[in-house]
Amino acid sequence: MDNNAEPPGQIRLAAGEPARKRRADRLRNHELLLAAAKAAFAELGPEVSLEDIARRAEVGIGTLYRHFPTRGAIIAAVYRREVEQLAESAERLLETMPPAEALHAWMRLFVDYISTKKVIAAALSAIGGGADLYAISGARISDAMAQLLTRARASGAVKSDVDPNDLLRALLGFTYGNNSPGWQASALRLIDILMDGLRPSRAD
Amino acid sequence: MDNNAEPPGQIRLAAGEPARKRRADRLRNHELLLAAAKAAFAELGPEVSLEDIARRAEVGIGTLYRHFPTRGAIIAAVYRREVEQLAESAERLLETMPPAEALHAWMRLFVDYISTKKVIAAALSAIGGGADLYAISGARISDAMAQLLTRARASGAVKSDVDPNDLLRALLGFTYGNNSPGWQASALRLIDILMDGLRPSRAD
DNA sequence: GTAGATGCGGAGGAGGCCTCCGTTTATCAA
DNA sequence: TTGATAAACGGAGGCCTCCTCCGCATCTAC
Repeated sequence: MDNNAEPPGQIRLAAGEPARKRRADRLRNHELLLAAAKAAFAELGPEVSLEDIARRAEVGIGTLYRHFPTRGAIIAAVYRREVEQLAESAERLLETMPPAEALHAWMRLFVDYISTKKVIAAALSAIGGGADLYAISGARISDAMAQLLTRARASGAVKSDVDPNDLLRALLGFTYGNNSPGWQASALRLIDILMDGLRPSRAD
Repeated sequence: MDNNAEPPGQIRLAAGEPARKRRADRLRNHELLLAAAKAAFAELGPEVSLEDIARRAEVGIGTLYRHFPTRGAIIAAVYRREVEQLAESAERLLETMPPAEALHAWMRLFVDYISTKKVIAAALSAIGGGADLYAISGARISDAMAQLLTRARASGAVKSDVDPNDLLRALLGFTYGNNSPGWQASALRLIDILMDGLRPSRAD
C-alpha cells in the first residue's frame, strides 16, 4: 500500500548531482521513532495512537508524519527486519535437513514466530488486506517459500503443481485468528494436513 | 467479544415476574439501525462512522449506542443472519450429494460467499481476533462444519483425527487476504490441497 | 386518563488524524 | 570560523470520531 518511509541513508542523487548528506538529527529521529513504534505496537497492538508513538519517541507529531506518512509505513518499517529474519531461517533450514522436512519445519517456525510476535500478524492484518504481505516483506518471504518448495519438489516429496504463494497465503491464514485459545495447536495440525495434501498423488 | 445487542423481543422475565412489553419504538429503531448499518457496511466497509449509521437510520447517536454498545455488536447483529444462511446451505448440500463431496462443495461455497459479501470477512477480522467467529455465528457455522465432517468421516472418505474447528479456521484463513488479486482462485486451490490432505493415509 | 417506566436525542468532552508553516539546526563553502 | 541556506523540527489547530450523560418525550399498563 504505502512503503514511503524514505530510506534514511543517503540522499538519492539525481543525475550525478553532488548531494547534501542527510542530516544527523534525521537519522537519530528515525531510529527513535522505530524503537518507540516497535515498543508501542508490542505493548498496545497496532492501533496505538500515532501521537502516542511520537510522544514515546520524544519527537513532534509532525516529525513522525514526515518520516512515515501513514500508519502502514511505520508498521512496514518496524517489521521489515523481523520478517527478514524469518526469511533467512529458511536458508538455514535447507542446509541442515532434507528439503521436504525443511519446508515442514519452516512452516512450523512461521507459527512459532507469529506466536512470539503476535503483533506481526495483527499488524499485517491491520494494514488492510493481506495484499501487503508482499509490500511489507518485499517478496523476501515469498522467495524463501519458493525456494523451499522448489527444493522439496525437486526431491520428489511434493507434487508439482503447487503455487508457493498459495502456501504462503495458507500459512498466513492459519495464523489468522491467533489469540483465540488453542490457535497455535490448531495451526500446527493444519500444517500437517496441508503437508499431507502436498504429497504426490499415488505414484511418486 | 461483545454480543450485547439486547434481543429486541420480550423483556427477559426474572424469576417469573410478569414483565412489561418492549416498546414499539424500540423495535422500530432496532430495525432501522440494522438496515442502515447493513447498507453502510456494504457501501463503505466496516470502518464506517457509527454516527453516520445513526444518521442514515435517522436516529440519535445515543439511541444507536443504547441498542449496540459497541461496533462489534452491530456487526455481529447485521451478519448473524447471513452467516445463518451459509450454515443452512450445509444441510442442503448433505441431502443432495455424498458427504465428502458435500464437504468439498461447502468449502467452495464458503469462498464464494465471502467473495460476494466481502464485508463479512472484513467485519469478522475487524472485530479483532477471530475468536469471535464463534461469538458471532453462535456456533451455528461450527455445527455445520462438524456435521459435514462427521458424515464425511462416517463414509470413510476422510481421516478420523480431524477437528472441525481446525478446518473452519483454515477456511477462514484462506479467505483472509481477500481483495489481494487472485485470492479467490488461490483459496480454491488451497481447499483442494486441504481435501487431499484429509484423505485417510494409505489404507482406507 | 394518568403514572411512571422506557426510550430518545444530541450536546459536549476526550482524544485521534493530519496539515501547515514559523522556528531551529546541521551542513557546506569560503 | 562564520554565514548562508537547505533540511528538519514541532505543535497549534481544524476536522473528525467515539462514547457518555441526562433532561425530555413517548409508550404501556391499569
